[in-house]
Amino acid sequence: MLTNAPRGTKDILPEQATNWLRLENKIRELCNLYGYEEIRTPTFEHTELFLRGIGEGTDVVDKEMYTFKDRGDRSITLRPENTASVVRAYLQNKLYANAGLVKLFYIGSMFRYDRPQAGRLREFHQFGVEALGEKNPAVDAEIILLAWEFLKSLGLDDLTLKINTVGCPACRPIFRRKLTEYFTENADDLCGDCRRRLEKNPLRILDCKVDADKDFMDDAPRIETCLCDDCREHFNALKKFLTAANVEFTVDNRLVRGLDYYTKTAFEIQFAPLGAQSAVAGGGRYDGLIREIGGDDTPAVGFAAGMERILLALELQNLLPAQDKKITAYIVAGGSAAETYAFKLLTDLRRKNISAAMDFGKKSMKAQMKAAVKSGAKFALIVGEDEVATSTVTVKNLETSAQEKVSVAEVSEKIS
RNA sequence: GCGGCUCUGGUGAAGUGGUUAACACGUCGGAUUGUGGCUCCGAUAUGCGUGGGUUCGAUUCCCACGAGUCGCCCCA
Repeated sequence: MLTNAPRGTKDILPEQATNWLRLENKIRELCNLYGYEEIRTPTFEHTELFLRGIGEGTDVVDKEMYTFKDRGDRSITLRPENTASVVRAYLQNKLYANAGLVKLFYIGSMFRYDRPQAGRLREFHQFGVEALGEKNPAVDAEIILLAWEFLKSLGLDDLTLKINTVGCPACRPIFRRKLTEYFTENADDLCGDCRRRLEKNPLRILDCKVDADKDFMDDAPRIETCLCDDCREHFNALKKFLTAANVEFTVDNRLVRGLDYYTKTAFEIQFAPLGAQSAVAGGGRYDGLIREIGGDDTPAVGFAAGMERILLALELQNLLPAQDKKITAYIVAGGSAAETYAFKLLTDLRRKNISAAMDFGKKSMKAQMKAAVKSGAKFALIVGEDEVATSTVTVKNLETSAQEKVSVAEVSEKIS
């Protein structure tokens, strides 16, 4: 217990950490390329923000939030996602004041109390992108492109991009009503979950795997028939942009996002080999959220991508490079008489920006030589009584086995 | 939150109701004189996820809990 991390959390060990760093660097590089700037928001927020932002009735809010009272009796929640926080920060810091379109990205850990399985953790990491202040569908396309090109650039294949439109406050209610009517007629044939969804979220029924093959599904109302002109045009324009950018996508009118704030565009990128948790990135437009949180009516689009899942996918495809932790020099000290001498050498090398290491365990020289090899060092710098007496160092090239004795002053040149 | 499966050392694992829990890798040490990669020798779980129970006796049987994993749900 004491030596176990809490359920659904993971240590990122040095070996993995370099992969994370590489991934994070690529994210920053790419976001830069697209003109997005990094924002870092608090790990926790007032619970109210998520209640309003994500919406009560959603799974995330109803059963997955880490919520607690702080010592001042405030209700605090560990962020289950970052969009609401970004919007909050946008409003609080009046980021809308300077530019029409505010383009932000973030990297950070999120928390959801869910049952862990491969690709699903209670603390997990997302990076995401948000573009606030523009309703042009070109921005939707830019966001989707960013996500798509990013995953592609990592070397991932077998990716599928699904897009859909979920309407807006003007037309979604109509669609919703039609769905409710239609499925109520077929309620007897629905699975238990869907009968419950009938009231809460009839859109989700479309996405049900249990009922997917039932006959009445084919004739279920379709969102296309209900869209208002604005939404229809928006969706058509988006498709046009994506086609122009030469991105393959499929329209999946069963794609529904789980969070309340989405309007119009919804999309998801899947990497099938991951199994059950195959969604690697997902997002869409949320034109109503900013107003919901207390700002002016402001259109916005964004997405979030799961970093563990990306790393998992990369691992599955053997796209994670082997570790190379090479250092230049490993100092081998013969006897305690040489230790101080060796330590000084170690420090001097580092001050000259040469990576160096030595064994502090006072082992035999043989053992130290083994350690030198294991460290991946190119040179072993051997110092014993002779070297101390003559102010020299024996430099041994571990690849060629050639060795020579040089004065301390020359060591750094010899090995750089 | 629901269901299935799993849980032996640093790792991969074998194994049994009852004397020292295989084997391999790894790690550490050694093979005379200050030096590696090969070879050889030796060491390395008083312990079999945790806690109960059954039993003369359990790592092996039962139960609970925990963690992992797969699927559902949901999502990144």
